[in-house]
Amino acid sequence: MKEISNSELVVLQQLWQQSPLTSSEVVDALEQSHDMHEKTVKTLLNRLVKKQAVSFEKQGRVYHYSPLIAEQDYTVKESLSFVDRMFAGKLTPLVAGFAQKNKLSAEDVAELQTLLDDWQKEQK
Amino acid sequence: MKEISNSELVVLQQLWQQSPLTSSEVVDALEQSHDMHEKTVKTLLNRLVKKQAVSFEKQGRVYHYSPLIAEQDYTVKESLSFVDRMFAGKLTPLVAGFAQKNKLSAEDVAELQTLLDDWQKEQK
DNA sequence: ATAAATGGATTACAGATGTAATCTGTCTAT
DNA sequence: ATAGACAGATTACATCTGTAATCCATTTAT
Repeated sequence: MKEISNSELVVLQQLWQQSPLTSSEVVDALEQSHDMHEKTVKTLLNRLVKKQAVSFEKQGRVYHYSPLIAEQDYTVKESLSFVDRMFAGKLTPLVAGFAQKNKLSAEDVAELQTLLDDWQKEQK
Repeated sequence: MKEISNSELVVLQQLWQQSPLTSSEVVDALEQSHDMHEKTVKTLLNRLVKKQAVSFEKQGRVYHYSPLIAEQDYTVKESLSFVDRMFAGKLTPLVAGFAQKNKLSAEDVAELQTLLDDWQKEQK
């Protein structure tokens, strides 16, 4: 599947949040949240359809759009490729960067610790 | 500073690894490691200079290139913006994705735990 | 029933990107 | 000294991206 651009991702994320949506529903949401122009949103919906990232159902002359790719699948795949490119696949330096830049809350850290502890238990 | 594209990043990373380098040294390295054409590498060096990501020193008719931006600065900034776009700023789901996809080694996990433990001590 | 609004399709257009080729001025080997 | 090699500068070119505008066929409001 083709790459999804940043602005296309915004549209796709709206559909992950809720779907199916008509184009005007998507437009309304993104005019609000992202200050995007109607025409722009429609172009992006079209491109996402061409890229087979989104499908639609016709109902009369209105289309109802839904994502064709799962959020998890997409975000995880992008994460792996990002960390590959940026840190040669190593996750630690990314997390270290967050820590140094004070981007971690106590809660984040607690969550991560739980996650890692669980991981270790499973490896047993 | 302008965005650095993926293929430009490959060149920049070579200079992070070692610098200053002449263009032909960069070319040699990237022909090897990334199968990139000489002309392509030179174009990318030029673009990086225009973007003020790389500088050079003339020595005779040969230039010696060096990075102008620090690897840490760049990778951390990109990480923050990636996590913002992808996970609304939350780091945990990214790490969870790695865990689920079996991309963590016991060593990675140990490193991360140490990192997080240290973080907590500092917060005290 | 006409004009305006709406939905989707098509077209626009400048800048970024990947990937080179060509040009131009030295330097070097013969 | 001349031709070829090499360095950097400039140009090329298709595709992708962000951001819309225009076109065309309905539908709806007056």
